[in-house]
Amino acid sequence: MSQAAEGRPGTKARNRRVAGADPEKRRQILDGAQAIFHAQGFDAASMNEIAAAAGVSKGTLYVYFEDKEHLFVALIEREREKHRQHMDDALAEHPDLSQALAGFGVNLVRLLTDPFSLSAHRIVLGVAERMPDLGRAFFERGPLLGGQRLAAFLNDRISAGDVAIEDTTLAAGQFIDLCQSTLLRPRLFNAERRPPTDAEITHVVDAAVAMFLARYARPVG
Amino acid sequence: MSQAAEGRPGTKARNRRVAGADPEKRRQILDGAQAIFHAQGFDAASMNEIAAAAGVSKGTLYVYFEDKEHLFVALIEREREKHRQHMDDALAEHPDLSQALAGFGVNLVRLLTDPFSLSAHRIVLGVAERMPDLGRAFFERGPLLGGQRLAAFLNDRISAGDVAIEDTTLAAGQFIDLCQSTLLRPRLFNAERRPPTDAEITHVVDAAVAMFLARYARPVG
Amino acid sequence: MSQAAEGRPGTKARNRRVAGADPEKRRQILDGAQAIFHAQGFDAASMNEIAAAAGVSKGTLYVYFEDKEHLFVALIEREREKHRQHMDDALAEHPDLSQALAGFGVNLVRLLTDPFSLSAHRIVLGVAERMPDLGRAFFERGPLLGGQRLAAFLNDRISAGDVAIEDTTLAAGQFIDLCQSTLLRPRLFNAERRPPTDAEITHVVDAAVAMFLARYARPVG
Amino acid sequence: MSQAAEGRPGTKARNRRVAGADPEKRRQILDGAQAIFHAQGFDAASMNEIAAAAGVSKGTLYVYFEDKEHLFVALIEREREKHRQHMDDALAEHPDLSQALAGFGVNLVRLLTDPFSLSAHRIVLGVAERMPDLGRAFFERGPLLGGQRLAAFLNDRISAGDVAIEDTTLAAGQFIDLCQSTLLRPRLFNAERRPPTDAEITHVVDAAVAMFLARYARPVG
DNA sequence: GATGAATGAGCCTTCATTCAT
DNA sequence: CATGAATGAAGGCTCATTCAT
Repeated sequence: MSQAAEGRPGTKARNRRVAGADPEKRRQILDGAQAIFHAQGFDAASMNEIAAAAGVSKGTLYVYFEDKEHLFVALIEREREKHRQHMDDALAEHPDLSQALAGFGVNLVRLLTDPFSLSAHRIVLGVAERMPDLGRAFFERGPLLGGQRLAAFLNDRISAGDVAIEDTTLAAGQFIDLCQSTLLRPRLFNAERRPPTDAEITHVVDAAVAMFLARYARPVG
Repeated sequence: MSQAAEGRPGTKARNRRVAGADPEKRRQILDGAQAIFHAQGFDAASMNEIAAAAGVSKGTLYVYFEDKEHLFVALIEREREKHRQHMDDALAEHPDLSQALAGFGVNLVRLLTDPFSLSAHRIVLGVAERMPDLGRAFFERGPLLGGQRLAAFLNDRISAGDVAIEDTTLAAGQFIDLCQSTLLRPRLFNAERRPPTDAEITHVVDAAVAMFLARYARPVG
Repeated sequence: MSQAAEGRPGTKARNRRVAGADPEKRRQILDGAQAIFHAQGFDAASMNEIAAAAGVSKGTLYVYFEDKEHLFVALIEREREKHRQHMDDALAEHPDLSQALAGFGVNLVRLLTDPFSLSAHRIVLGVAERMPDLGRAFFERGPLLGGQRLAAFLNDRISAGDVAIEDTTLAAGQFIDLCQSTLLRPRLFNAERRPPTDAEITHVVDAAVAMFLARYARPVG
Repeated sequence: MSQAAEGRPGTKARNRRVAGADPEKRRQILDGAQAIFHAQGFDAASMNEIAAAAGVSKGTLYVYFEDKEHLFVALIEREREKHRQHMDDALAEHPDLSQALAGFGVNLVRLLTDPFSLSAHRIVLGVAERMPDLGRAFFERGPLLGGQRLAAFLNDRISAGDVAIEDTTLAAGQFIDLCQSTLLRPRLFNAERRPPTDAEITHVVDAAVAMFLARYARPVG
């Protein structure tokens, strides 16, 4: 019987029971945690609220996650995962350098100014003093990784003769920061709640590309 | 009324006192609050610890500050005040454009990567969701103001014919972000605890100036 | 009723089963419960741990035992049963009075200072306030019964003219307590973890016999 | 004003305030703790109930005692203190050996069969597995100490030529245990709730003295 | 019958805030 | 005004017990 069920597509996938292994319920809990953590921050969020938001009992939270901190870390990991998938291949699309950079920049800004992303940043930064490992992990697998990818892309373009850059790590960081200028900071501080319009994003990213190329583009001819 | 009281004989000598008006004790409390808030973050800091660190009683805290949040806001304001004084005149010192920018940049990076500053940033960002007013105030009187000053400086230089810039607000933001590239973010996330060396700062700021001028410097002609 | 069910065809083969009737599994559960209760005490022992130690699921525990308390009582009963079997015939072995008493005493002390026995005592005493029935049952079927047997034995010896005792119940109690002097109490309080050596036991029991006979032995002649 | 109050006898003694130092409130809390711990045992007693029984808030409990365990230990210490005072000088009163022993025995039995004492014994034994230090402390400062005092007394009487004893430690233990025979155990197990009558106590203690002297008294001659 | 995920009451403890002294 | 003992709501977490599978 269970053999038949196993193979059937569309069947609810909870054949084998393992402690805290129902992925559906796990997702449900993370959804509730997301709602509460993002609205309240780490400390102000209570496990009670999270359980209510997730539609499970408090005890169930502890079946799926060791404690509040582990739940929070799992949530952050899930959100980063989404981001990574979103950013992949942003650079490879356009053969033209300025278009590739612009595409990358627009993608990046959209990502970073997304309310969830902003909120996650705020929370991680808020606990970074007490939970340095989380801060480091978030940084290394997020911003640092993004910078490394862009740096690798720039190295390719150096080889291709498109640009002349000595410190590609710095150059990548520069471009990334330029793309966010005037857009990210006010939102991170919650001084501006409205996401940037496409026009605003384009304006800033175009300016970033222009500046970047003014400095690093190899003179043609 | 308080004037009348003043003259009355037999009154205790310290009659003109207003609630929480002893500036020395106020400073003392803020010093204690700084130590605890920076070490623990907003939520994890307890009023008990702060009172102990300040060497006053818990009750006294509430004479000088309405509640924990107001105490925290007052602390942040005091720290911002220090920063402002530090940044003033950084731009006016050098008549030479690139030197003025470099001086501003170095000052800025030193300021932002100072452990206290990093810690204040983290805490404010951590509570920005729940305390948007604090986030906004911190942004407006800090980063935004800094940008506006640099923008004003750039406008002067436009008039002087040194640079050609259309959007000075954006340009100021760009320069500020370029100065921090690769230096601020790892420290904000606590992935790097060591403050940047002078050489590192110079390297990044020089690159920022170079890029900025490559884009905006008016060709001497 | 269960007879009718028995004959019905198509019924699952294991129909005569009554709730919690598999004696093997029952033993298995009690073994696990023994390990956990003795190591942790009644309150600190968790049904989870017991289920794990027994190698059954938590639900199964409740098939065999109504609740935690009933499980504990069943465990205590089982352990008492072992003791009873051990003590039986200890008195009948030796025709000589002092040898019979000494044999009984040594047996008794060995039994009472056994780690399991000590632990069971502690737990039962610890819950005796809340569970008076358990305390009473443990006492009546344990220490009281032992005393009664010894008293009966003494009555026989009175008839035989070996001893002269007015209050045999008291005399039996006295002998039992003398045998434990300085040996049981420190172990019950966990102030001494090492079981008494044979020499220690013999020393105390011999002293008990000597004292007992000094008081009650009929002068020969 | 406070000067006057200070000197006056009968004034409530709370002049200086120290954290958790109001002895009146401390006593009040211990009284509440006694009521609840003795009725429920250590684990089943809740800090909530204790606070209610003591007529203070839950928080106040933690001003006076670090945690549940420390509160419990303090309670046990207080009760032991009462006992010690009660037992002191019990031996010194009578110059006659058998009267001294009988007085000691009666005192001892009254003490040990007091409901509070029984309850304290039960609780300490109940947690002795998990809190061996408490068990050891209770034993050493209680039963062990009592035995040592009696042993010292017996040594005096050996010197005086009243008794001939080789192992006074054992002899002291024997006498103590004889005094409790048939009286303590049923009450410890809660199988008998009625305290022993004076007649019962005298009966058992007299029998203990008789047995003790039959064994150890030096033949007059 | 056996399983173990789910429940939710309840536990110990903390802490911002108040208020009698 | 300064003090710090007292408050009590709320927090994170555990665990005996139930019940759908």
